Amino acid sequence: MTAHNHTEQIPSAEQLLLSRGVKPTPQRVVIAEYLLQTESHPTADEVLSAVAQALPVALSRATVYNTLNTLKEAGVIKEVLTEPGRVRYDANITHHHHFVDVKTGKIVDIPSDKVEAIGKLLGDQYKVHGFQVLFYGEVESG
Amino acid sequence: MTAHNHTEQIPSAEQLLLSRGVKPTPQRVVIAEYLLQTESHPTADEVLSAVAQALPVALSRATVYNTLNTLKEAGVIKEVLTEPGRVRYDANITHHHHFVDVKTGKIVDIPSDKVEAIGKLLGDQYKVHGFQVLFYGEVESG
DNA sequence: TCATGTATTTAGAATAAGTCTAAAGTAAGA
DNA sequence: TCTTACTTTAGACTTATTCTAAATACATGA
Repeated sequence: MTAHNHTEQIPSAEQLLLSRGVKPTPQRVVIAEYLLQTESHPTADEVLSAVAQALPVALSRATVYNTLNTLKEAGVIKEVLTEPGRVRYDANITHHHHFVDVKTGKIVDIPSDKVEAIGKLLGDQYKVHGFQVLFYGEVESG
Repeated sequence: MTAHNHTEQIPSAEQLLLSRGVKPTPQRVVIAEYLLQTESHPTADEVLSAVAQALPVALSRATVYNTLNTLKEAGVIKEVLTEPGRVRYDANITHHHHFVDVKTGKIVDIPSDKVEAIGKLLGDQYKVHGFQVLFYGEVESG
């Protein structure tokens, strides 16, 4: 599967993988391309069904999980935990937040600067039921 | 198992369940008591092993899950998602946030007012590697 | 007290997400 | 071409959770 640069603003998945030290195999490239182009925060299963038809050969479940873990470790994608029991993936690795629409289940990205003043309104477009800040870091013991 | 009010500041689990319309069976009371008294944000499995010895009879896994779901639906506890594949529970239902110590895996509560100015330091006690705001609500379609 | 109905608990089967394993495939270099 | 190292694969396995159907407990009315 050769690259056919259909859209200009999306960086080549191949380049991205190379720049992160990940060998751009066809499977990895197609999975990365899918994640870069979607805004749907898919699960591994959703990646599998979306990408399976784009590849000439069948794609195994194990490869999807292997690739997602490889891309995650290489910093190409991030995990998003919104619901119990499922992990979603996001190729937007800029510092941003997520807004879960409880009606539709859709997850949309919220740029970091939008929430600078937490507790204040996000804008008319969003009706916030609640939010949670999840910190990762270290506590000084003592 | 009769109540023996060993600590004053913790509200009686029995009262709490009754006030939320949950029938206070021995299993539910012991599970609620455990969650109210701990700060460890335990998983279902951790609840089971911690509580099993406190009950005169054996406690089944299904009852732990049933009870946790009942308590969650009644608003007595909340789910906390910090790692893929596991759900943790928190009986602190005030609006607060969580800080995951990546060294120890411990999750500590951060009161809401601490993070009013997101992006600024949480205080010397915490070394923040990153944080994520998780919103729940609705997007205006359009 | 006894029967009855309703809710709860239980053990274990079933499901779902993800990982592991061992074999087969692929590609590059000697 | 042969070797070596890595990747992909199918399917077995694990783990967390839910489901199911039977057993138990408990309250109420006769």
